[in-house]
Amino acid sequence: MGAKEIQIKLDFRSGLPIYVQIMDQIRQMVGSGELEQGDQLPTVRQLATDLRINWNTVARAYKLLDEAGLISTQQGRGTYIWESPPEAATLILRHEALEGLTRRYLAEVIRLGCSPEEVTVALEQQLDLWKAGDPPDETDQN
Amino acid sequence: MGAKEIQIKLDFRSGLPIYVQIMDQIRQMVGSGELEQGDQLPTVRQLATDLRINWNTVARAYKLLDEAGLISTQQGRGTYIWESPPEAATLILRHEALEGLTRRYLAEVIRLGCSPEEVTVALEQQLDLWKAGDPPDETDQN
DNA sequence: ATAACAATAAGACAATGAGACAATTACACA
DNA sequence: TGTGTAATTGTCTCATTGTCTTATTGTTAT
Repeated sequence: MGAKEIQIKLDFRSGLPIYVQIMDQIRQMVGSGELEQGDQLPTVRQLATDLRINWNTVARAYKLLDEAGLISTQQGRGTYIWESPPEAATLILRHEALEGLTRRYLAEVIRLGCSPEEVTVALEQQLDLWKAGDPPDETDQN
Repeated sequence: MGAKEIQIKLDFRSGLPIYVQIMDQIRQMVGSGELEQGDQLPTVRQLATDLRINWNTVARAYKLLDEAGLISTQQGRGTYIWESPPEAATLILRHEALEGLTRRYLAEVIRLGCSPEEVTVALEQQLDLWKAGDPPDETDQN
């Protein structure tokens, strides 16, 4: 019914487990406000067919997020974003989302064959631009 | 399931390592069009019993072909012929790709509302893991 | 001989898939 | 209003599949 349509992108070659990729991206959506408390997530079967994976893999991601307190999975009812206790929890959540993004970024970069030093240089370059007040390009070139 | 039945002939007296023979013949099948992108290869255990060898030897061949970009091995899912972008991957300079990934990473991070300092910390944390030899994997879901 | 190295094997392990199952909801019908 | 049946949804258990670490075997250089 009112399940929010969310967009999750999987990278089967990143080396990151699928369920971790799902967890990371849901955390990110909550952290950025794209998902709010009370929003219903797609059912495990729906999201699974969308992503062409087994729904048990989605179920695992949901279950772990549930145990982490981010969402509420209810057998027979569905899965919902859990009410977010203010401040402290959102800080933690944002931090987790940042970790997830970083993890994915590094996985992609490693696959590219870059060295840690190259990554450090590339990032500091653009970080400097950012600090100087020039926000990075927002265009998603996937 | 839909694993393509492929025919591989081993010559145990040729002096060529088994895993090299497997790699060569799969490469050849892809080159001749006998195997196309998306085709599922037999599992390491299936092909191994067919050839009467240890499945770790097949796994080795698959892993090397994966790193070479020819196939995609996915734990728990199987092994598939990977789309080979003959030009895209090689023409794009790694440096440009790195910059693009970094730009996208920072854009998403900004959407989360993180500060440059947070990003630096998060990245260096996982970079240290990387340098220490650990692949950037996650075991923190408590 | 023996040390060093590559190829292969063995086994534990993690990620994913498949199917039966239980809780909840929706709805027809009395 | 109540009830029974089917559909929906998450849970549980186990098999499948690739990964990793370590041991064994065979070859080669010293």
